[in-house]
Amino acid sequence: MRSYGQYCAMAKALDVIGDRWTLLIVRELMVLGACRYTDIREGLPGIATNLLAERLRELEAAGIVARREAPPPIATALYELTARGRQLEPLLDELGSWGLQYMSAGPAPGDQFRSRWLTWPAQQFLTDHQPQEPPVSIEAQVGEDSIVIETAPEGVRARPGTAEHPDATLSGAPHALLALLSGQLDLAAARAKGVQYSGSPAVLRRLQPLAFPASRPAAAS
Amino acid sequence: MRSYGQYCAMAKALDVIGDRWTLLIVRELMVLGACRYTDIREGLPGIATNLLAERLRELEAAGIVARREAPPPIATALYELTARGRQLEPLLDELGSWGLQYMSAGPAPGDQFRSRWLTWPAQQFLTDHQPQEPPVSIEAQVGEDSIVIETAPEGVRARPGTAEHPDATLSGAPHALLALLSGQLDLAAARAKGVQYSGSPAVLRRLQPLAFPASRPAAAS
DNA sequence: CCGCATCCGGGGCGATACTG
DNA sequence: CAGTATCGCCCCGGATGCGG
Repeated sequence: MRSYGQYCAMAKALDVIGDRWTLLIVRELMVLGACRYTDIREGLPGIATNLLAERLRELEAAGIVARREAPPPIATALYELTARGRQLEPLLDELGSWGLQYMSAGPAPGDQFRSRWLTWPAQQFLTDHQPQEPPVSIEAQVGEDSIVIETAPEGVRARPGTAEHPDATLSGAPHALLALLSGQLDLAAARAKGVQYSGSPAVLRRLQPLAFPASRPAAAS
Repeated sequence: MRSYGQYCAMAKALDVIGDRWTLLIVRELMVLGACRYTDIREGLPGIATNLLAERLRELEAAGIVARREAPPPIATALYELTARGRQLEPLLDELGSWGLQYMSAGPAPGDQFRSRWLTWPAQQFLTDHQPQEPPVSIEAQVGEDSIVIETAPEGVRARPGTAEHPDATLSGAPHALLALLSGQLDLAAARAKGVQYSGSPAVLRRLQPLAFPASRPAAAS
C-alpha cells in the first residue's frame, strides 16, 4: 500500500495492515493457527486468489506472518502468525467489539458465513464461572463445519474442529447463535429463534454471560 | 467501500471504517473536537480534497460524524464525532499501540508531522501520579503549532493550542519528543537528543512513566 | 488438488484545476 | 474557505492457466 507519509503511530500501523483484506487474513490465521493456503482461502469468501498470495507475501515481508515448509508427510507450506502478528489480537478484538453493533440486524442478503467466525464471540464473551470444576466442551455448528468451545486453565477457548464427547451441542442460524454467545439472548429466547441445544443447560450456564450486557461494554478500567 | 459480504463483526466494522483515510479522519476529529473542514485537512497532509469531502459524507451517513451549521459568528459548518464515532477511541488506541513499534526508527524521508499527533502518546502514556496536587500544564511544540498537556480530574488531557502560563515548555524533534512522552527516554537522555525542556523537572516527573516499559505493554488483564 | 501467476476490465484513489 | 470537477493511474475483482 502507498504510505500515508505521516510520522504518527496510527498512520504507520495503517501503512502495514491498512490494505484491503489484510486484517481479515490475520483474523483467519488467528482462528486457524498454522494452516495451508487453501484453509485461509476457505475463510475468506470473495477474495481473489492473486490478492491472497500477494497479501501473504507482504505480511511475510512485514514480519507478521511466517511461511514454513511443512514436514514430509504434508506436501505443502504452512502459514502462521509471528509474535508481531499475534500482537494484533487486541486490535482485532476492538474491531469486533465495535463492529458487533452491525450484527444484530442479521446477515445482509448475500452475506457469507463460516462457523469458525463464531470462535471470536465465544472467546470474547464467554467466561468459565466454575474453573475448578472438570473441563467441559460444547460443539457448535452451522452448515457444514463445526467448532469446539471448551474450558481451559487460561479461560474459554474456541477452535474449529470437532470434540469426541462434547458435553453439549449447539446449532442454528448464525445470528441466533451469535446473540446467544454474546449474551444478547438467553437459551430460552435463542430456542425461540430456532437454536437447537442438547445437553445440560448447566453446561451453557457455566460459560454464558450472567446478564444481558449492553451491546458495547465500557472499555476495561 | 465495497462490502466484504461476510457476516462477521470484524468484516462489518471494516465495511464501515476500512476505507483508506477513514480512520485518520476519525483521528483528527478525536484530537480536534468540533472543527472546520480546513482544520481536518491541515492534519491530513497528502489527502485529496475530494476524498476528504467524500469520506466525510460517508462517515456522516454511517452515523460516525455529525455535520452542524455553526452559529452566526462563524460562517461555516463544523464537523464532530457522534457517540458512535467516539466509541472508536479504544480501536485507535490499539492501532497506535501496535504501530508505535514503527516509530522508534524516526520519521522516514518525506514523512510529515503535526504537533497535534503528540496528543495521543501524551494521553496514552502519561499519568498524573499526584492528582491531589494543584493542576499543572506543559506546552509542547515542534515547528509552528503547539499542544498543551495538562492534568485534569479524569487524568492527563492533551489538546492542540497554547497555555497562558504553562508550568513547563517542551520542544525538539518529533521522534525525541515521542520517545520522552512514551517513556522510552528519560529527560536527560531526551536532552541529549536535542529536546529542550524549561521548567521544573518535577512537573514532568509527575506525569512521566516511572520506568522504561516495553514498547508494547501487555493487554489489560 | 494445491498454490499460485497472468491477464484484463472497472473503480477507487491521487493530483490539480476550478468555482461559489 | 469549502468544497466540486476532471483526468490518469493503479489497485482490486474475477477469470483463466499451469506447474508441482
